[in-house]
Amino acid sequence: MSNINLKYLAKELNMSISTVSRALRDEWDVSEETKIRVNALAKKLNYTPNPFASSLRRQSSQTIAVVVPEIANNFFTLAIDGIETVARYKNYHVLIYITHDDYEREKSIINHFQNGRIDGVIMSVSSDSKDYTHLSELHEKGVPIVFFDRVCHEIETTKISTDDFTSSFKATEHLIQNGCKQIAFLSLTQHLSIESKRKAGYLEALLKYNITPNDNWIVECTNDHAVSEAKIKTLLSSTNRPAGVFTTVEKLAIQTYKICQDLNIRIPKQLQVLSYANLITAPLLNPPLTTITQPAFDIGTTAAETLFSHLKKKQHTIPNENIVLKSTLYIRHSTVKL
Amino acid sequence: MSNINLKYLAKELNMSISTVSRALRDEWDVSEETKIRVNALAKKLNYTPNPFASSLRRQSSQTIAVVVPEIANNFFTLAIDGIETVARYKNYHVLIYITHDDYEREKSIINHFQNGRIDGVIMSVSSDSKDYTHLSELHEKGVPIVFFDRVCHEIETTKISTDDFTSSFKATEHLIQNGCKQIAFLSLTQHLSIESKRKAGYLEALLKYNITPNDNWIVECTNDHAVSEAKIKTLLSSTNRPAGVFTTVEKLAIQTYKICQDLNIRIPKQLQVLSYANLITAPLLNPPLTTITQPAFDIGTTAAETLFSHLKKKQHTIPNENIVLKSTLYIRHSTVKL
DNA sequence: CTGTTAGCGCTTTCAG
DNA sequence: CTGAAAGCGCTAACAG
Repeated sequence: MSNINLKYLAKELNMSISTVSRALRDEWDVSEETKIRVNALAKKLNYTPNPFASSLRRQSSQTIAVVVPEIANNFFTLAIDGIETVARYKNYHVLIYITHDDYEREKSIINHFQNGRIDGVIMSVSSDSKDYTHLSELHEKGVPIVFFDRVCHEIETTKISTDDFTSSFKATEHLIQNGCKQIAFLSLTQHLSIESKRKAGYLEALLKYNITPNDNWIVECTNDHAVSEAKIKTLLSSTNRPAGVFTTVEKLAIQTYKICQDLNIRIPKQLQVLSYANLITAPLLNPPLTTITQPAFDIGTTAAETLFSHLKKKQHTIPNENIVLKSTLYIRHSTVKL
Repeated sequence: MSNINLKYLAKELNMSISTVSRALRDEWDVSEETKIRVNALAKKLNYTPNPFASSLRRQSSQTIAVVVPEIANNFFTLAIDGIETVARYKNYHVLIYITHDDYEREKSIINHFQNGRIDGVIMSVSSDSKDYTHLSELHEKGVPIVFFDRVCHEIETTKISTDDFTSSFKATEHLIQNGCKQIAFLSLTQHLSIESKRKAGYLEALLKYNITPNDNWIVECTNDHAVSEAKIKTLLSSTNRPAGVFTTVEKLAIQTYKICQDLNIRIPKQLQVLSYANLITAPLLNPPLTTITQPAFDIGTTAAETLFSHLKKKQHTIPNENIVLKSTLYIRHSTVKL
């Protein structure tokens, strides 16, 4: 902790503390000459303002919180990268919190945000959360929140998401058009809006091609790896096995590949795998995993830009709007804009 | 920002501010009865202390910074997960900064840490940095630093790393013992100690088996994707091509696979790929990528535990020691402890 | 253009 | 056991 502060600078320069403060912040009502003198000394002594004194006084922290369900996942990782990039540019600091898809943990994290530590929150909600009172309480206290991907529609604020319905529809259609009509659908939970939209897109595509959905092939998995494993194994070892699998999250796609390996199912000929994923190794898998890739970095920057622009205006009512970005379908080496 | 503070609580309870403050922090010199009354009201009004007032007064922030070169990388991601887990348990907050392997950016980030915003730093240095004065300056100011993986030996503090020499040696030996003797070595830069140790392990293994290293096969890549691409392409399209490739970082392994695909080199028969990686899809690649996997999560928790234990003691001289964790060699489905 | 003053909300002596 | 008072370092009226 540096012990040179405004008081010290002021004494050295024979000025008042407030003049020094104003000079450093380049305010208009201080002469060029003093500004130069002050800045010179500040630089020489490597003065840096105490952020807590400033935050305490100004009631603002120049810090935002990013809350994500998990981090060992390229989607969230890229989003964080985007957020951090914008934050750095805008001179904000980024606190990171991981809920591990645990509702209690999410609540406890959110409750820490009521005291001004952060100026705003960018978050993707836990798949375990059915109740959003912790979020609406925070929102009502005036803490700006921007949601991304796993958004919470109950709260009136800006949500950044992707074209879940359309991308699922078109991706499913792609499988069907390539002769794969018996498609299973693996999702994580019913509670998330992205999951229900993706399911709706899938069902719509089946409908369009007059394919009757098979209830046994619509499998709702959980965050419990073992439970999902059992369900997927049952699905894939059944005699009435699907020809393709559409998974709503990367994790389930990888799990599916592993199970195929274990069960010795020859994926190339017999099983098409399609998933939402930001997986750098997707085209290297055998067969290549067809992925619906969301523009994660852009989602991050968009969320951050939205939040910062409203922090700047000190206007705590972020508009209740949905910003929808487009995903891309990656089929081996070719790319299809959705 | 909540407007209930100690003053408000004190007025409601007809007590002095200091009594309320002491009661809330459960100090010994306040009666049980008042503690109960105070806590009851605090809970009822959902009082949360202002962190800045407290930080300003106590000269401590309950916040640490994590500085990593990149985040779209499972190793760093898992390490961050480990750090966040411990931090949460210890009631600390985690600020995240990404250098993107850019020395200037790293310097500018580090310079923000001099004013008490953070109580300590956990970092992995940028591969671009040759000069460490920004770090030693921070260290001399008394800000505790713990390094992990890409450590900085010039600074006397605790460093968490893995058995780079041994793991490289044994992994290379594994290839040789499986009949792959012509092994190229792709590294990112010479400046990082982990890189030179990995190279030393590789060379030592060649030496043990009397294999003369081929200078054309020891390729130093850069963070510039295109440059690396060109170098790897040259290596692999040469008539005198290696039978195996050992890459020191995940990124280069993936790049190698992609180039093989592009060049239509049949990896299975002709090229063995071995890399340091925390890649969940490694066994799904064709052929499976043999990986040296570092215990990233544990590295994170160890770094955090080390830092917090010293913050607790308010003892700013972290011992100058190296904590070395062991990596694991993943060969298809089997695992070899190194 | 510059200085004086009054806090931001909390912790911590020091007196009772 | 409790209260009064000082002050962490900074910002923002306000007065000159």
